[in-house]
Amino acid sequence: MNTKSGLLEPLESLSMTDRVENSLREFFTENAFKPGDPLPNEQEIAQRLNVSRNVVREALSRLRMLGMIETRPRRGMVMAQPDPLASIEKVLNPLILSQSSLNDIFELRLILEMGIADFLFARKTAKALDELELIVEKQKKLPLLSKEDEIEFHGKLYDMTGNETFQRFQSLLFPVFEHVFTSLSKPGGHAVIKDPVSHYDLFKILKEGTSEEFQQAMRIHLSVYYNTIKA
Amino acid sequence: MNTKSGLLEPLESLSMTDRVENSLREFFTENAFKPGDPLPNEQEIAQRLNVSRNVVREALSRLRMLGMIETRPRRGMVMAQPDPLASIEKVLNPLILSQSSLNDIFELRLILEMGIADFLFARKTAKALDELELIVEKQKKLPLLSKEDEIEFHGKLYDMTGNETFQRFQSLLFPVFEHVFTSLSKPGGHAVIKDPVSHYDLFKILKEGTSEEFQQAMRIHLSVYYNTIKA
DNA sequence: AATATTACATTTGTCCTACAAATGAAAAGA
DNA sequence: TCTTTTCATTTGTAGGACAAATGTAATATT
Repeated sequence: MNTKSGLLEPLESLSMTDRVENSLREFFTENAFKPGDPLPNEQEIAQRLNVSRNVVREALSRLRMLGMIETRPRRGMVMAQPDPLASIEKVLNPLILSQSSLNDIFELRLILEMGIADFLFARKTAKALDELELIVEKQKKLPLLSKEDEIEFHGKLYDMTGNETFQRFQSLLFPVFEHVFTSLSKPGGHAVIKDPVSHYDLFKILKEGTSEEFQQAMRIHLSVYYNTIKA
Repeated sequence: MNTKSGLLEPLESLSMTDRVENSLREFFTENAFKPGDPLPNEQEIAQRLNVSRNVVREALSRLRMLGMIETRPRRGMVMAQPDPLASIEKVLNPLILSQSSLNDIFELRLILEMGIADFLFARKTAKALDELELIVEKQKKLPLLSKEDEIEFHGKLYDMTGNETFQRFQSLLFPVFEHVFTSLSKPGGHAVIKDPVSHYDLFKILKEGTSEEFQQAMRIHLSVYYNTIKA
């Protein structure tokens, strides 16, 4: 009877593919593989790990998806440079993410929007400000801002930071917000939100104010949406 | 001769595995699959897509790694809830990330550290402040802060935000910084950095000051390290 | 008849073989 | 020496086989 054995742990329920994946990852770091370094071929890996080529290929397929390795048609495989955001992109399906994940992601966006203030003030140009002005002037005439309007304004802001990662991050995150809003604003039709801080206000502060003022204003601007979700 | 054809695009050089992966992802979203929903079995997928089971398994192996699907030993596969950060974790090998990725990640951390200010002031408790005080009091006596000390202080801050994603984010990002610092601080041995804003200062502001003051102070605190890297 | 046991069918995990396409290298020819 | 041809290597894809596991159906037992 094992019902009273001391240790009762789930232990190694990893599949062969999982273990090969780990072995390969370990192999890469142990041997300090750098981008461009050639990898042993599939058969050799299979033989050395004493598994079938199928299992090796399933593990390699994962690493290939992450961008860690590349295979040039018949020259074999080489180490590559993964794009950290590409991997997250594949998982950002609002329908299957947990509510807590969605909340965390929303908070992450709040932080980013406020955090880019310093970058905006450090890197803003007259030309970019003119382009932003066109956007807010157009939006001032609208009675209600659509999702596209929001994307246009906030996307332009990320654009002005000059940080490519931020831009991509926001384009990745937007579908998540879109889903959250549409799913939560359904019961009451379309709740018209009276914004205490409009896009035009933000623009004026960005043009003439300070980074601190901008952060404050952005916080208020976003808190409206934040409270909407929390309610 | 195709040398003068109008369009000259790389087109679809995707492997079957890539296309099956995309098809599956599309299939899931089109049919609004939610966690727990059962999936068709491998053979059926292979037949419907007219590919071999091997290819299907390679694609499924990727989705399984991302946590999108799970397979219970004999009952088949079901939709699961992926952890957005788990996928990025696998890729955070400082040796293979490009320099620009590392820079982007560092800027991202700067923004996060400054951005959590509001959350800290909104959610700080007397108990957490006491625990933080113990940390900074201990560190005040040290002539030089180790990586572990940095982790302890900043980790506690992320802890106090109550946002699990932030906590995990920082624990993921730390190895990257560790590598960057150790690789860059080697030539001159260990550069002693005189911090204009210490952990203790940050603690005092968090306890008695305002969110704005904290952000300012954190920016100065981190800029020291930032400049170290840039130099 | 109700329960316990057994047999079966289904599905994943793993292995094996085979072969086409591609491509660099080597061999053959001019 | 340079060009052309052949060959060997390696990945991509297909298909078959079988063990293990497990829910379900069938059978046996009390």
